[in-house]
Amino acid sequence: MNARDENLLKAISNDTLLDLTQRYGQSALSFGAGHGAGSPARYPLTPAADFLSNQTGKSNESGGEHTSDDDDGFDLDSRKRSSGFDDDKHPGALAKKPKEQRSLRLSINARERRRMHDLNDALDGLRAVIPYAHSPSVRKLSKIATLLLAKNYILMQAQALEEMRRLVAYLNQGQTISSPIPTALAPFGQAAVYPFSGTALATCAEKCAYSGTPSSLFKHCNDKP
DNA sequence: TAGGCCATCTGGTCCT
DNA sequence: AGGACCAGATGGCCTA
Repeated sequence: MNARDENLLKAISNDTLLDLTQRYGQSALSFGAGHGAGSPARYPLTPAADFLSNQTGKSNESGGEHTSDDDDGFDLDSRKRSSGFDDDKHPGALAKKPKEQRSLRLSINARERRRMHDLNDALDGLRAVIPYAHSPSVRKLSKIATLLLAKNYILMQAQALEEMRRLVAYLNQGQTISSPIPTALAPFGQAAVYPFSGTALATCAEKCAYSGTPSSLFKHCNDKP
C-alpha cells in the first residue's frame, strides 16, 4: 500500500464511518437501489462501439447482444481520433499488423472492455449498499474510496455485531429465559446494527462537518457549508 | 493549469 | 489455444 492509499485509509477511519452510519441510518442502505433496470447506460459508446453502431446499421444486424465478434469490425482511425490512441506512442499499432492479428487484438480489447465494465458494475453495486449520501449533489465515490469505505463498513458491522452479542449476553445474565429478547437487540439483522430510521439524507456538507475530519474522501462534496 | 479520476489499449502471464 | 487477469501507458474530462 502506498502513501496515498494509507492517507485515504486514514481518511475513512472507523470512527468516521460510525458517524456516517449513525447519521444516515438505514436510509443510506438502499440495497440494490439505483442499480436495477432502467438506469441509464453508464458507459458511453467507445469509438469502437460507436463505429459498430454505424456498422450494424449498415449491415442490417439489428440490436442484438454485443459480442466480441461485433467489435472485430471497428474502425481504427475513429478510435485514434477520439480515444487517445496514438500510433506514434504505440509503435506496434494495430494498423501495421496483419488482418488476423488485428482481428484477434480487437476481440481481446472488447473482452477487456467488458471485463472492466463488469468490474465497474460490481463497484456500483458496492456503492449502493455502503452508507454514504446518495444524492445528486454528491459525486459518486471514487473506486478507491468505495473499496476503502466498504472495508471499514465491514469492520464496523463486525464490531457492532460483537457488541450486540455482548449486550445480549449481559442482559440475559440473571434474567429468566422466559423474557424474550427485544427484536431491536436481535444479534442478527440490520435492525440491531441500525436502530436509526433516518428518512432524509443529510447534505454532504453536513456529513463532512459531522465527521469532523475533512479528508480527500469527501472531495466529492459539492455542497456549500 | 496541475492534479485526480477514469476509460481504453496493450502486452505479458497464468489458468483451463 | 483461448480466456481471465494484471499493470503500464496514454489521453480526456473535471475541479480547485
